[in-house]
Amino acid sequence: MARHAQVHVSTVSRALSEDPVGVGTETVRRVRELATMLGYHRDVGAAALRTGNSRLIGVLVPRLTDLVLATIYESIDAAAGTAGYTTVVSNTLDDPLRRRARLDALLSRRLDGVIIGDSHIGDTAAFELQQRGVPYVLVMRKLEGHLSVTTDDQLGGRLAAEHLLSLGHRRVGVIAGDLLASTGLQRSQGFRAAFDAAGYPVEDHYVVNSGFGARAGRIAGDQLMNLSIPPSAIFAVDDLTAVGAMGAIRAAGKRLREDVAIVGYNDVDLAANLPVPLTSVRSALTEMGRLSFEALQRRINGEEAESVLLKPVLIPRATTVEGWE
Amino acid sequence: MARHAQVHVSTVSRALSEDPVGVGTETVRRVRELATMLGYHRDVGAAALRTGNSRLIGVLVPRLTDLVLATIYESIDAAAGTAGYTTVVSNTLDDPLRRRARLDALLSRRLDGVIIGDSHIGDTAAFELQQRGVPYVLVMRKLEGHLSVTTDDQLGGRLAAEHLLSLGHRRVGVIAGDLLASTGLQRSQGFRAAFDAAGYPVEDHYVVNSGFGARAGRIAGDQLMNLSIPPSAIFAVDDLTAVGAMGAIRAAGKRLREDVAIVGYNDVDLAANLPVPLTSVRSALTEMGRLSFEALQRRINGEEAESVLLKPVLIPRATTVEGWE
DNA sequence: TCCACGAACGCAAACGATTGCGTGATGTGG
DNA sequence: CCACATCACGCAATCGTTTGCGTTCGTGGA
Repeated sequence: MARHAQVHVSTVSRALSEDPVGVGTETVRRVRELATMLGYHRDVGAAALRTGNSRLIGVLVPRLTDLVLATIYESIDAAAGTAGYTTVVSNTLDDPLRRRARLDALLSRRLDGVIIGDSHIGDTAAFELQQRGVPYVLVMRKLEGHLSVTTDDQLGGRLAAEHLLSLGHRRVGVIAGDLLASTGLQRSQGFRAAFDAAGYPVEDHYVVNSGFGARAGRIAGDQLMNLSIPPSAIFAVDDLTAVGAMGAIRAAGKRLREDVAIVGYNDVDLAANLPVPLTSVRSALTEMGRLSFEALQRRINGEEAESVLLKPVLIPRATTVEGWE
Repeated sequence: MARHAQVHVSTVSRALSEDPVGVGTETVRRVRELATMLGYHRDVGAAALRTGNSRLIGVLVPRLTDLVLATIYESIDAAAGTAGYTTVVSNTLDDPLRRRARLDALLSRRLDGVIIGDSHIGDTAAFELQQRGVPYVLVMRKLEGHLSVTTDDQLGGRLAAEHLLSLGHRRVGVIAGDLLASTGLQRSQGFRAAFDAAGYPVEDHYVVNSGFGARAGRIAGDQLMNLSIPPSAIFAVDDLTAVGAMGAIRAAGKRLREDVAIVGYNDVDLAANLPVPLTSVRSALTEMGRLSFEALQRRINGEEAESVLLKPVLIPRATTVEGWE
């Protein structure tokens, strides 16, 4: 490349940099033209070696086939892309061993920062990054003492509870997801606290812990429907889980809403387009992704960043409200 | 690191390589122990600079929030991970400009190969990689003259058609997805060909082209339901699109299966766990992902690789078959 | 006793970029 | 006409590895 342009490689480097200082305008033009002609790209990896920053950030998620995390990752990637960063994503399957292995693999690429979307209670990934001095941000799930961008899951649970209470439901079930994820825990805590406060505490056997996803929801829903007195409404801490539970309600011969109402969480695109549109608590997923990247970027640049707690909103639809269209 | 171990850096390099030749067994042990103690990782990027292969592969997908592509990507990443490769994924949103930009960004990381999951008719990405000498494989969507791992979409369409024909359906609708994607095109072609052969050709206005996803399915479904004589069955080339169409059927006051049957495609996890389980044509998504990586790996190693065409299977469920459980 | 041989390890170049510093050319003011 | 500032560019070190080759040393056989 330097040979073709008849100049020194340092000149090429300067000419191709976004602020070409110390190179004649004519030379800059000539070099850049030649670069596009030859289809030449600067090797980001080699530059990373020299400058010390790879412009690469890692993202840890439980799994990408979970629509919620995929949505967040998409917005992280979009924000990162426009800022000139490349993202590398890793499925950890919420498995500590896998997480360690994947994090090691990532770290050996010298990334500039990490966004953790699969934080678990008792998980050490965040501490390890802190200790190694790698900038990081938690997203979706929070952990005490670490920078995070999340929605207020307690409030979200309370919104769902108040909605069901206002519709007259007194005996309700909760599908709480994974207890080790702060999301499931806090959503169900917020929900139960509101029912407690209203004087209708949710009994423990009306709360079932499952994983996330449709299949888990179906199983948990079956369990609730098989209680001697089934609940008149169900709060599922995840939309896909709610869809599975809808199947359980139907399989039990009950009618949706009329016999058993149901509220989901996250308001994924699918919720509004279901045959029976699903009432859901909307958490600003794409906004969370964007904000988490911005927070990480500030950390990378050595600036201060504060945790963000977004406000969820309940979107009522046909699974709880009559005549909704 | 070399200083700590009191040996030369070349010795460290050799000791840490998976086949340590030319280094004493005792030295190897000592160096490796020290490495774990110090939390030292070899810099993959620097090694890439020296050896010329980055152990990095790129994956192009339309979008990760599409469950189908997320599933494929997950299995690609799993296969790549065990082979010591890291994957970088890019959402192209089926937009040519974005695709170009993302591909350029990827290429400047000097990746060892690319898996293209968003190939479009008339798309130049594959040709460009071919010309630049970057190993690549198409997955999910095929393109004439390029190495690909796909399922037989024509056959899949035919399976859906034969299923509906055997149930007595004669006037059917098709939701064909994106016409520029080979999947949507070939599935609907296979479907229509089978109805043609049976003597019940599908009229053009019973075929609607939409995008993919639930929202697009809802809109397309509404369109079919508003025909003067609505179809007695619908074939949607994608499960999520089918879910949207189920909403349209319900909104039109019709009953699922009894008034309008529906068949989806891909058999994603959700299909079996829907309130009304969805009949779907199963394409081996995870297998496709794995095989595409293996094909790419062969190409990277300079071996020969042949295109793979997997066989789909129809899974009958409640949206077409009475009394299914 | 001497030489050949192999094992273990050090030396240095190379990968492709970035960047502080030095140098030559050009222009300008006194 | 000279001194000096300015601009454009080359030089060389550097990042962390890998790898061919050379060197040292110990051992065994003739």
